Amino acid sequence: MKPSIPKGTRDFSPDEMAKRNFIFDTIREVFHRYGYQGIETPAMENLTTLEGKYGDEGDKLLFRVLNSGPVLLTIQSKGADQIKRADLAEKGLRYDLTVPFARYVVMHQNEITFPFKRYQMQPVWRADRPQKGRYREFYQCDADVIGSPSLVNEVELVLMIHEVFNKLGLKVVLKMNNRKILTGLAEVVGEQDRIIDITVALDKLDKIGIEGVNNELVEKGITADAIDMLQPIIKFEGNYNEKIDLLKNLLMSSNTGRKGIEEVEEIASMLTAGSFELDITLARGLNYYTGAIFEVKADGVQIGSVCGGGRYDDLTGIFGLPNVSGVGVSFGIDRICDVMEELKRFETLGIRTSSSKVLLTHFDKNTQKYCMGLASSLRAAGISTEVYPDITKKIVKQFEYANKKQIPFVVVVGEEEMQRGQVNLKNMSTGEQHPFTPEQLIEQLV
RNA sequence: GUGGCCAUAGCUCAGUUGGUUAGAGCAUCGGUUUGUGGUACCGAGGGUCGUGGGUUCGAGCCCCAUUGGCCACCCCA
Repeated sequence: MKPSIPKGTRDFSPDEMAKRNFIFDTIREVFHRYGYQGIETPAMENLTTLEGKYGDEGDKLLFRVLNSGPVLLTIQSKGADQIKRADLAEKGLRYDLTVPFARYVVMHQNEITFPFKRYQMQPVWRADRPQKGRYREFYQCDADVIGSPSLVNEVELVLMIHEVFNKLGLKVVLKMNNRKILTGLAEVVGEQDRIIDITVALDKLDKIGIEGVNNELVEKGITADAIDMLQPIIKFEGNYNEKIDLLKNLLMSSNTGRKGIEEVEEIASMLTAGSFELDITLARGLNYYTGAIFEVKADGVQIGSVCGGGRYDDLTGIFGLPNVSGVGVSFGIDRICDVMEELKRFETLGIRTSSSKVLLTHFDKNTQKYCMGLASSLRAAGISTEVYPDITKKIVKQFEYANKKQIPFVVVVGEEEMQRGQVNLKNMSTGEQHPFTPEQLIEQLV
């Protein structure tokens, strides 16, 4: 049979791993420096944990894990009309890291010191149709703080986002909005029940333009009056202050809306100019956001967002721990990797596959044994060392191996060198070769 | 879930209006005499042209179906 892997999944070669690990390391370092602690949760969660958290669309995209055991027999014996969903599957692969985190917080509430700042970098799975920048298995790197309503957290997350992308050498646009502003808008135009339809339509402004948005609003059954009232927002062009003024004016009658504007202003007051762009058309689909929402897009590459997040006031409520506010971000490292690849950032940053520093070559059992001893002392000195594992008279093979793996140094150990107590060290890039005692060799390679 | 494009060697692709043994580059392996790689030269292996059916004297090329991949919508990281 010919080998294959499931749709939307990927293998990562050593070369790709070097690049991905560079991104993971960069993000993890920033998370640590802001006081976030790492946790992990299982790949599978109970479906009761996952279902209903991501909207109807999200539920469809959940990977369900078929119950083990003779599932089909159980079902056959029950008869078609008696079958429940739980008979087929009661577990699912995690869809994101936020909901499992909420579950974790509730289960471990007695061990946790609040506010709890945690990060998590693990794969998630979605039964989506793959395309550019979209995979069925991909990694998210989340940082969330739960149990603190302070907007300082939002501010720090914004700072972290900028630090990460600076270190990765990527230019990005960080867009921010506030769910309360969107709620206010819906209230003001008298369509508070249709907030999701309205925001989803607004969100597409970039893609389909003003007419497209208006058409979609009509299709969704939003009243003409409401659509008229939304026009100043949709058509708005101006700077940050003008945008705030417009919103204050429009949302005067909405408590929630006014609160949203206040939050944006408070966050802005703690940040420097240019830290974010206030974008009222930014909606973000996940329906658990309640306050600030943000999304990061890479400059110059069309691939959707590379990072997103926001505040959710009651995510743990459904698991029995109400009134705990949280806020977090999620970095999509697969897309970040795609963007960096497309912009050739890895070359600029000089990311290369890590390889051994030195290969020890030999001619027979005896010299190979000597190499094993030599390797021990080199490794003890912290030098990554390989001994060619097979015995061959053809030293060419061993050199080719070093060359292909880009090992920068080769040591040649023959009977003669062994006797003399000196081995030849060859620099593979210059071609130079000199004899050294084992002690000198360590000095040369450290 | 809806729509578009594609499918030839391990990889990237050629393959002329359907016509005889389907090609190239790269990669792989071997060689250019005995303990020195990456650049040169010579040579070898490797493809039932995704799969199944049809049209035809004849199909890699045309038609239908099927599977897989890519892309867009939807949604999102």
